[in-house]
Amino acid sequence: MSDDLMQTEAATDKKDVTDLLLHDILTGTLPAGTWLKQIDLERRYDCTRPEVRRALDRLSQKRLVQHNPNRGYQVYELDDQRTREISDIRVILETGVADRMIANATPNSIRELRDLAKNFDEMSFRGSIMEHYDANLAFHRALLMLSGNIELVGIIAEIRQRTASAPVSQWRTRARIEQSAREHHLMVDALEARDLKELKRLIEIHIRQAPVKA
Amino acid sequence: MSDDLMQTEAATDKKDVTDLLLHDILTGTLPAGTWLKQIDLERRYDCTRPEVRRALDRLSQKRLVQHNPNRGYQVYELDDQRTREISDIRVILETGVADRMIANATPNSIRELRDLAKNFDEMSFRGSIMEHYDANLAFHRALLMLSGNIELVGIIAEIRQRTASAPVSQWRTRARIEQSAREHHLMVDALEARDLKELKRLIEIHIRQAPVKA
DNA sequence: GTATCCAGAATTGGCGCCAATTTACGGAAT
DNA sequence: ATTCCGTAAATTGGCGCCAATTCTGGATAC
Repeated sequence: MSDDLMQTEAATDKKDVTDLLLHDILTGTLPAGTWLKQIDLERRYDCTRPEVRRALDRLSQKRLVQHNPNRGYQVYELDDQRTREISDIRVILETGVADRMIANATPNSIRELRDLAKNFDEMSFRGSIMEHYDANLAFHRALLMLSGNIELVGIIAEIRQRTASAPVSQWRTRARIEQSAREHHLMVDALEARDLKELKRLIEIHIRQAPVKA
Repeated sequence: MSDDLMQTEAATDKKDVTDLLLHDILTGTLPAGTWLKQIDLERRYDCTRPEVRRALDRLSQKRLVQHNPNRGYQVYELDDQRTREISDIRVILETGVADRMIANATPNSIRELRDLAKNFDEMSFRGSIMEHYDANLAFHRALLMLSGNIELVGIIAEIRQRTASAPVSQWRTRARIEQSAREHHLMVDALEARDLKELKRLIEIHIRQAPVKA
């Protein structure tokens, strides 16, 4: 039996508390600044005290929650400065491997990316916030996989989580979602056409969520 | 009383177990593959069981130790593939901000970097492995700080830890250390001369630990 | 002689208790 | 009326116990 299946199976029964808490932070159910009282989390996720504390410790290591000794944990709120910095890092990394993505792109992988982009489109109509998030993640994961650098995929996923809380709420606007969906398709187009410059441009625009020009 | 002073004060008395364990992994005192039995760590660092388990959990989150459920933790050993991937990421990131480093470099910061480079030189003669490591870290931290991206400094420090276990042992060769020391000075030279291309070239060479040409 | 199986020892990992610290509340003094 | 202080409630966080699982060693069967 594969690990993935095992996890999925366990997930239907009772998921890991860390993931549940992460989920609620990412979806904005627990907004930035919220105090995470251990007793509340214990009840909310129907788990024990040590489980709560482990989850809080892990997420504070990942800089998703802030730890105030003897006072408690609260959902980290990042300022514009940090948000911009993280976006810069993502732009450098993702445009930095754009050439490899083009080099490794096969007709098969391009078809797969189109499917994932379409899947994101559909989620725009009927799908929860988290399904959006997941569909978006799946697309970008597949795209980055083309770089051939597995570590990079993980690191960017990690980095993305640090800013996720803010953008996810921004996603609520339909216009922004549809814009993202269009950009996904444009990126696949550029990839297929092996247009490095255009691909880089699109990646940067997409990350910064800047309006597309031309 | 400042937090820094508090920490230093506490450190002389009894440092955080996570840092101690991290230290021993990074210096190679605990080689890759070593089984980290909780009872041993408990005695080694003169601490309690929960402290050990917290440290192991944190370091397994950082991918420095591998967790085998119900069997134990062992020091992660990474294959050449992953090592190369991580180096690639560092090259992309650090060369990607080279232009900003040049743009933000002031006579003051260049002088500071020279001091740090010289400090590393001295550590080559008389200094423990960890002092080398710290001096190297200090130099690179200061260099990266010039990018103006605080997040980047943190992320690269994090990424570097993932490969640290292997290179640190490689450092034992004096030739390699002296080579690194020379490269540090060359990087400062390139920075001062505002030679972007040369700076990028040096950064890549330094990260990949490839022999310097010309 | 070798393989298998079972029992004892050792190790991991979940859980709850209690002390230390902080916060909230109410009363008294100015 | 407001501020200060002391006490009580609430919250965090350290620590040890014990069950579940795995590993080890020896005895038995083939």
